[in-house]
Amino acid sequence: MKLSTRGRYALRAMIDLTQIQCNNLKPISLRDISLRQEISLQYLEQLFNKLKKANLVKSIRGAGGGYLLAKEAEKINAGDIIRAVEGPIVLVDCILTGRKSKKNTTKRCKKIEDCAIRVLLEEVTQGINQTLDATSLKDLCKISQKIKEGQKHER
Amino acid sequence: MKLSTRGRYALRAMIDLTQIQCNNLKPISLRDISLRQEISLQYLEQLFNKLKKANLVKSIRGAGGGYLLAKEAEKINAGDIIRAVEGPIVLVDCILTGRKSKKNTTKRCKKIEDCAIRVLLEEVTQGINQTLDATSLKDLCKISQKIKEGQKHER
DNA sequence: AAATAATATAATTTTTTAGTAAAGTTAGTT
DNA sequence: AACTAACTTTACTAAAAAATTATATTATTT
Repeated sequence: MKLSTRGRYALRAMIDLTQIQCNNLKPISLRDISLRQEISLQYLEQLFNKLKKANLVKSIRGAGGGYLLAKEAEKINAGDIIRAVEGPIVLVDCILTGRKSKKNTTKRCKKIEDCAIRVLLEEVTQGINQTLDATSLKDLCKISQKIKEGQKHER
Repeated sequence: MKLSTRGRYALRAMIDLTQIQCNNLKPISLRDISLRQEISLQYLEQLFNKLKKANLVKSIRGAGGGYLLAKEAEKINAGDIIRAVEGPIVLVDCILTGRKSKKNTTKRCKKIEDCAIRVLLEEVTQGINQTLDATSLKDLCKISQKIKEGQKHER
């Protein structure tokens, strides 16, 4: 039960993008993010492809081009980012595949106990999504900022 | 971010064990659980090995032997079972590897943004564990029972 | 026109997970 | 004594998921 690096990388890249962008409004190229974050360019491309489809970033092609946030950092939350690159956050697949429709007898868990387990996992899943949705990209940037400042004082 | 089958199988097997055991106090063999739950005997042995080490079940050897719950079903919770077979439930490893000790500068995340992410993931991780710890094996059996009864009425 | 950077697709490698199998030992029951 | 079932260990395979790399195309700027 780990968050894969895909999700973590996407979060990192988005925080990077937000922090660099906030001052100047020009697009940030993936090459720059790649260098700063030490994530391979091609991998970033895959991730931003998905982030774009999810409407979290917009792109500008050609020289001087790059990516911009598609909306304000307050309106993008951690859940959005993770779900964009990893798909729905669900602890067990049968949570997705219905059961909601009462007619769906075919897809019912073979083992009855499984259904009891699903009730529990649904609850956990909901909690995870709630927490992730309660934290905006802006929040993350603020935390990151604080940590940076804390480190300066340490010296 | 899925719960692996290991955890699900362990939950299923424990629910099975509890439900069969509640009446008669004689031990249940893994062979029986294996047949009912369609989980291979060897796989179950691996799981019960860990469940025993975690003090959730006790074993009786020899003919007529098998496994029993090591304590009442009220005192065993879902978190215990999952952690027993999967290890600590943590969304990202750095949550485990300290940082708590201030001297631990070597293991600090290379990317500052990561730490902001960790703050978030720590919160999510805590929530997951809390929910899982709030549900006892007994609760799961009750739910399972209800589902079974509901299915009878459907016919 | 040259350079830049997104877009698209495919291939590959690595790691993890899941599950099976074997082979034997030990303890207790019938 | 024969049988049963837990215990131990080791190995192996198969499949899936995760991560990385490669190649080529297209749009835009300078």
